Amino acid sequence: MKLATPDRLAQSAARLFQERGYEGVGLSEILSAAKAPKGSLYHHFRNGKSDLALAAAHFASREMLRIIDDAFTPAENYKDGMTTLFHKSAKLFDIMGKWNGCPVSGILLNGSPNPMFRKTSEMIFNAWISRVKEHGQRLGLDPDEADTRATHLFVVLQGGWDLARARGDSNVLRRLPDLLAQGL
Amino acid sequence: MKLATPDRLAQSAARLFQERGYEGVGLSEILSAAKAPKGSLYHHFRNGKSDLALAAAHFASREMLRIIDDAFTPAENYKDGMTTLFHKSAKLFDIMGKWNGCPVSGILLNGSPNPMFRKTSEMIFNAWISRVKEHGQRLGLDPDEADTRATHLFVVLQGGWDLARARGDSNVLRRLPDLLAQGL
DNA sequence: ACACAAATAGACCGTTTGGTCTAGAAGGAG
DNA sequence: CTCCTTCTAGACCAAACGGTCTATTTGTGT
Repeated sequence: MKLATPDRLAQSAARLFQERGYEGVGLSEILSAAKAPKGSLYHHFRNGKSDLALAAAHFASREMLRIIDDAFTPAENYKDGMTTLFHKSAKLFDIMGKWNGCPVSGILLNGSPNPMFRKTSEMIFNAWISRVKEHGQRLGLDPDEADTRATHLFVVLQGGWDLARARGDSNVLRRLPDLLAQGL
Repeated sequence: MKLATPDRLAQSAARLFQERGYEGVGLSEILSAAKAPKGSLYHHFRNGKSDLALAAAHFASREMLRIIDDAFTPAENYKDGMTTLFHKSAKLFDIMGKWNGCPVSGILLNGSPNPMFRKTSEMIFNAWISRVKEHGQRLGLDPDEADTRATHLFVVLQGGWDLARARGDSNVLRRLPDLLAQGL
């Protein structure tokens, strides 16, 4: 099925920003990847590249939430869900050519001090953490511990992805859940 | 004291890359920050921006190694050193205007698939981890545990910094060492 | 004082950037 | 059919990009 133009643009932008960051990708490249002319971009995204970046970040966020749900929904306890999440992430890392990063931090880390970028990345990261927290509570953790564990998980996944990227090797990601499981 | 031109260039580049990433900063900006003309840049760094980026990453790495040593050398045990390191990082985060990132990942995360960038970031990250590992062993951890703990610390610090950045708040960093201390 | 390398200085170049603007195609409502 | 809005199409632009090149100044050994 063929996506509508705005979605095609957001998806292509997300993929390219993951590879080389917000400032590292030109509009022309995104346009040709999405097979859309410049007129369409500025019709659907009034503020051009920056609006497109926000849409791309939201697109990637939805994908991440889906991965979280896929890992935790069939799990019998928090530790299992967490372990599955890290293994799914490692697999994703390999599929993506061992080179891509999180598009959300790819936008956050680069964009000039654009306050909208910062606010959006905060929102998205918090959404990921509270989704993990919900799963944790559903699996029997009390609210405080679920929150702590979810934050810890986020932080380790984010940092672990960077290390995997630098090493070009997803094995770090697979070894991390054991560290997080202490006390469960 | 006034630094030599190559050092001044590397330092200015590191600071600017921390703010907006490799692709986000133009040569002209680095040049005017370092008060050096273009001729000097290409005299000292034959391959221009990319060579400068490597020098900037090494400069920042040395700074990070110093912070690690400052935190662990006076510590009486691993947990204390770790806690101090996170508090020092939080302080640094606040001083830097709650907006800067790690220049090493700022180069890694953006640069076009430059293999030299990847290799260098891997080297630098590994150097940080093994420095923490050495301190851990000196403070009584056995080699295997020291290695695991050091990797865990790195990953949490890296991810925690990103979260602090998104939130514009260093408090996450201060709360993280408690999570890492489990089992010590 | 001289010679020679090291370093500074910045004009200049082709390319690419994000963004604007006008023209026309597509498609539904009357 | 006509009318009108939505969307596509891409030529065009000033500004900024990284990089090259030639002069000139600075520093040092003799």
